[in-house]
Amino acid sequence: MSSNSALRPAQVLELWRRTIVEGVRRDQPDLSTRQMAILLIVYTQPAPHTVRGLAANLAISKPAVTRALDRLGQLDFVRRKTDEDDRRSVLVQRTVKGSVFLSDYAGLISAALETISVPQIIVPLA
Amino acid sequence: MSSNSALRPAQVLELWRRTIVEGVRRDQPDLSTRQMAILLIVYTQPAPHTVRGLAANLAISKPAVTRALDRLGQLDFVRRKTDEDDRRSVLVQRTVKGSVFLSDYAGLISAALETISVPQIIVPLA
DNA sequence: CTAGAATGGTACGCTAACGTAACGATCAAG
DNA sequence: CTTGATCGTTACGTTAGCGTACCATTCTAG
Repeated sequence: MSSNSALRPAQVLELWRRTIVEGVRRDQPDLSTRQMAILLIVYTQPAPHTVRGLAANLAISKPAVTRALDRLGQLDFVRRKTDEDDRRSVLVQRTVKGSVFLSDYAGLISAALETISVPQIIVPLA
Repeated sequence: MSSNSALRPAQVLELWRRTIVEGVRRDQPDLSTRQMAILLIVYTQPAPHTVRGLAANLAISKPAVTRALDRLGQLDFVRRKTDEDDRRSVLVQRTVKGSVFLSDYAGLISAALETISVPQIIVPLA
């Protein structure tokens, strides 16, 4: 019962453009793609999140995750907490500031979505 | 007549997560946010596109645009062409390879969109 | 012609992120 | 205990992007 597929490729790219361009314009803390990916995983996927888990999930190296967490932690978008049940592991936790940032970001996307006209009935070939 | 606003914030972020994570996993040529912004502008907005125009549009410095175009050109995603009517200006042009890349990217987004269930009638408060 | 503005690129110093390799801390098996 | 595996981090050398300042080329006014 979804009408999502009614979005043509051109419209999908338009959605992406509006969102990304607006983010650049606002001079948001410019997270790399990997940092953004990690942030989104932590906030939209069920806990717990570990360094190795994130690395495996994204098919990148552990040090890359460590560095991304350094950056995200420095922005106070996530926080590290050692797992008391296995003190080798680090649990990545959410923060208020991270939630606010992603909320705003979702608003950006939604705003872009709403300005795109969607054909509700016809799903064009191209 | 759009039902786009029926996407709740959580779903919008989920869309973003799926797309970005998939991109990272596939080890796509990892364009920075700015590079992606420029690429999308060039391909979804009407020509002509100049360095100063892009810089103004994104509120970033001209050298940043120059470097982004270096990178995009090196990937053969765009091409530079001096404007014969004003040889100071550089026109940024599209390429087949860039079109293919963005087509694939649109496919990524569309695929993510289709896996997200959309409430067609009720727009929840939260 | 010439002076000044406009355009895009280069130079420079700096910061950030990358992958590989190594490391200390911690856990699990015996 | 002790040995080996696991987890996250650090070290290192490299690459890439940033903004400011400056430059060569080109156009436009007068």
